[in-house]
Amino acid sequence: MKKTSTEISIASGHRSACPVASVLDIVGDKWTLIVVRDLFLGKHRFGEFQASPEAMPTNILAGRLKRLEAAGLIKKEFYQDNPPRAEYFLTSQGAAFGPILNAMREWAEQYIPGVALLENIPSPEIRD
Amino acid sequence: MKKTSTEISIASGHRSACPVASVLDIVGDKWTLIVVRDLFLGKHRFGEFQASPEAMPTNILAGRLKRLEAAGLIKKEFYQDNPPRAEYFLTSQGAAFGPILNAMREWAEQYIPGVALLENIPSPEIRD
DNA sequence: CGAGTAGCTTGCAAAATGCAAGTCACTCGT
DNA sequence: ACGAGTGACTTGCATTTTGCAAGCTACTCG
Repeated sequence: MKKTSTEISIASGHRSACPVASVLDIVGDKWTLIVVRDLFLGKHRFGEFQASPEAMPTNILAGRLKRLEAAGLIKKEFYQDNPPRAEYFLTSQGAAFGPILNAMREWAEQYIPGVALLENIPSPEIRD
Repeated sequence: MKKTSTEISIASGHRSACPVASVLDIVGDKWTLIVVRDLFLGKHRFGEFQASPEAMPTNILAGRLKRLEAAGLIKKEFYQDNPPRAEYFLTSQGAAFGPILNAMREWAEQYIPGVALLENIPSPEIRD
């Protein structure tokens, strides 16, 4: 079984074998990490994400929730069938983004004047 | 001097007062952090960034270098006048992204199979 | 003296984003 | 019981960003 050089180490859907590039392939856009942040802040429902100060467009929010679920970072749980209503939770894989968000928070507090210094983020509810 | 509520704490060009959102306003896309990573890896010239395995389009690379310079994360230094040729260096503000990149690397190594585990990134050359 | 190179810029197609409106099955007030 | 309101989306379309390819300029090298 021979593999071409690019097949050896690049996970499917990723641009290169670099870990930084691979993370960006998942969350490298303006909105995805906003959703992850909201989950850390204890938000679980579509309307709660939508109500965040960044005012994310609803179609993009819907798309990001699907991508995050497909990537295994969050889990969707229906709490009612008709009409279908769901809540979203971080998986342990998603919760492991905590250090990344924290590093961003620390950078921003040091270099961007006027950011609201959120205190230490509460540990999120996890569903695997 | 009264200010409206949104003027009080949101730095110019940022969507909200949230530190995470503010960082994403600067580096929230597929490519910007790839350039920052390359700077950490000791690359300094246009052609070196372009030669990275992710194969960034040249127009996007040129745009990102301008944005990073405008944001104060990198500094452009001409090493020859005609034709103009420049090298790019991290500022201390840019170098402070190190912990963010490291947190991403650690996440990727744990959850994405097959990423190349770059060892500890060498401390970059800084120009302020 | 022609080919090659570094570092961009430009043009245009394709994809992602953003805004507004629409839908669907409820619930709540009167 | 009847219409208004709500939550969670989906759809349509304009605008913006991305991606690819080609071009350009002032060198350098054989």
